[in-house]
Amino acid sequence: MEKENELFGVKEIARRANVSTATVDRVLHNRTGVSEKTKARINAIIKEMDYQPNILASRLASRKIINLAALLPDVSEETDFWSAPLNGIRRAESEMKQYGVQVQVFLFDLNDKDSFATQIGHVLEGGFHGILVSPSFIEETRKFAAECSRRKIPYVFIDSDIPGLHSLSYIGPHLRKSGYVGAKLLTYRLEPEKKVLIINISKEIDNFNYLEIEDGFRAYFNDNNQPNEIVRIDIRETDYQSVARHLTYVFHLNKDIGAAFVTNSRVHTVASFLKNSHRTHVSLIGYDFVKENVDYLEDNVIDFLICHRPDDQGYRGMMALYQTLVVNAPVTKQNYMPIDIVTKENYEFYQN
Amino acid sequence: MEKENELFGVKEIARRANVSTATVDRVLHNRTGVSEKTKARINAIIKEMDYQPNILASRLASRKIINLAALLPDVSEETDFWSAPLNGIRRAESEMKQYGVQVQVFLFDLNDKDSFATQIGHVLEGGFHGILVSPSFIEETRKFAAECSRRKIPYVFIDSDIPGLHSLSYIGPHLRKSGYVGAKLLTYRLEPEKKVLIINISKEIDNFNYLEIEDGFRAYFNDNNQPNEIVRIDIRETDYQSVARHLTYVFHLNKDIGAAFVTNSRVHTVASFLKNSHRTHVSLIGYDFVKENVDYLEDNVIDFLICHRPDDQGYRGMMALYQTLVVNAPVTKQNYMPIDIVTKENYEFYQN
DNA sequence: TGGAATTACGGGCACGTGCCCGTAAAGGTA
DNA sequence: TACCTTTACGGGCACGTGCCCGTAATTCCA
Repeated sequence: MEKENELFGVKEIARRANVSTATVDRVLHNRTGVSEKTKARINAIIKEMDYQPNILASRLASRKIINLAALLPDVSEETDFWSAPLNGIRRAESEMKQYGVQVQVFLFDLNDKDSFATQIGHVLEGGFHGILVSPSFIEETRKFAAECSRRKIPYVFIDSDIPGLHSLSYIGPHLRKSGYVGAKLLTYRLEPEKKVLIINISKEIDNFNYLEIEDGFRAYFNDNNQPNEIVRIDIRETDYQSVARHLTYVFHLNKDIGAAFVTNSRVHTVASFLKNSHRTHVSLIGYDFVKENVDYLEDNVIDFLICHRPDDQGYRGMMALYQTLVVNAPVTKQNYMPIDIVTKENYEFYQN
Repeated sequence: MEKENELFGVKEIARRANVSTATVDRVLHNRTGVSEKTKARINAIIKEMDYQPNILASRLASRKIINLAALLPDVSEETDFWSAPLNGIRRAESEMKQYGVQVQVFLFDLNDKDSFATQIGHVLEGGFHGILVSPSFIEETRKFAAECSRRKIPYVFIDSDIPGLHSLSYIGPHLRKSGYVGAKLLTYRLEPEKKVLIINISKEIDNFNYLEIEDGFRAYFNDNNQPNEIVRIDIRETDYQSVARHLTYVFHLNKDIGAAFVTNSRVHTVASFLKNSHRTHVSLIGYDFVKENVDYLEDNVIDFLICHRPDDQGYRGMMALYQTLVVNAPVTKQNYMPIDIVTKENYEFYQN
């Protein structure tokens, strides 16, 4: 029931090396003031003992607070999707608080590129030790990444990735595969002569997420020789009236649409349209476990939702920073989330 | 960057109450040796300050080791399903080690009730502070639970529940709903005149999991007025030859079976039979993300696998014990896992 | 009223690490 | 040689809590 009595840690290293614990400490944190000779000797002993510092004692003794920042889209009246990652971040925060880690959240408007740039400025001025970002705007994110690299601040991306940057980790979906899964579900019982409609509703044009998803979606049709014709539409306004207008037109031009695939969480707007226009025979698939979508799932208007555990993304993103800054443990650079399939029958147990 | 300078914790309480930290400590751990008067005074201050003990310091100062036990089925040649919960348990262990928590794993043979009883004996003799159990055998588990209650040892169940016992927590699937989801997927593109076959392959008869799952499966058919006839078969031998023999007979009797549902992870045996007898047009659904099953998923013989995150079950089960014994935080009694749907297209990102 | 038993409480070390401060030794300069 | 700077290292307190041990204060009993 009692711990073994071996001498542990720094003290034991000091004893074996015939130095004081202070000297060992200097070596461990590679500070100056140790001759090369003793340094080598101590390092050898550390290696031999496979010394693992006691994080409890370390964090207790250290009076430094580690400050982390998170930069996310604000919850808007259009979607509360981003409340899920925020929850995960808060969950991580409450676990890390014990270890003297503090988290500050910065929010920006997804429909306003400037607010993103402004907040990035605030984050960079804050002197944080690590940063989590949802990189919604590519160019601004590039600048941000460059600045972080210069200052040697680790940063992680969640939800969507911008390849070619030196983020500590990416935590989010494999978008292409996600679209691929969507196509599989959509065609699973689709009649061959029916058309398929891809719908992209978004104000921002330069978001390449949609392109990746659509690419994966089409790849499934190719790989499996699906005979169905694919129609696509971009809608640049997100309000119901605009969406309904565009959809009315598309459905007028294409009488035999059997299924629709929405590339983001605005699928509930399409569901609303289908229900109002009595077209519920059309299979409908879209993204994200948000309330409006779940309501239409319950109502049999949406067939499947695809989700990528946004809550977990926030949690893991913060934990990746924690692993690096506190535990000093390695972190996997690519962290693809599961592509979850949510239906009317299993949604009540889904954990965002 | 530095922590605030307020006086924290026990010291501050002691200062306010005009006593020593030792006395505060006695109150906090409700030990004897404090007069009712000062006890009340100190408790009032604790409440007023909303005092949260520093777990780092607490675990560091305490020389007690907390011992946890886990009792699981062994990985057999029939299935490596139980390696997943074991992984989760190991993951939890490595996190808790920092806090002076040790984990010991006990394994039993799923086909041998006696081995379960024997191991339960060992676990109870071990003097553990908390126990995680996969309650595969009902009667033995009841006795075990009674003994734990007597000794005031908290225990959690994973993977399947035995209602009416006072487990600290149940972490696993809602089996009935899980069968319900299976039915939905199976019928999603099933032609109305086809029959549906339920297959239960298991040596143990008194496992009520299968009953729950089948019940949920049939409930879906009722709720949705599915016209399909349901055929069922119990197979008490688990080797391929026996299963093939039984299935040959059933398929001989019922020429128009369009879909099959296997109530556990042995779906790969059925897949093997279907492939060998050139019946791959039959839709097939079963349970669990084990290698053999994934191979047949890849091969288009199995359409969907249903999974309940066994890895996470192990992790969360251990964490529930940790929360109770170390952090002294409350734990939710019912912890239903998501009912995950795994397909050929998304399995590569599935996290067990 | 005296002594023993019991109760109520304080002092202080320990856990393993971080880090400030002091100082002996080594090296440098005139 | 005398004095100053730099280097290399040790002593020791602190972090917040657990808990042993000692002792003053109180109660008990004859």
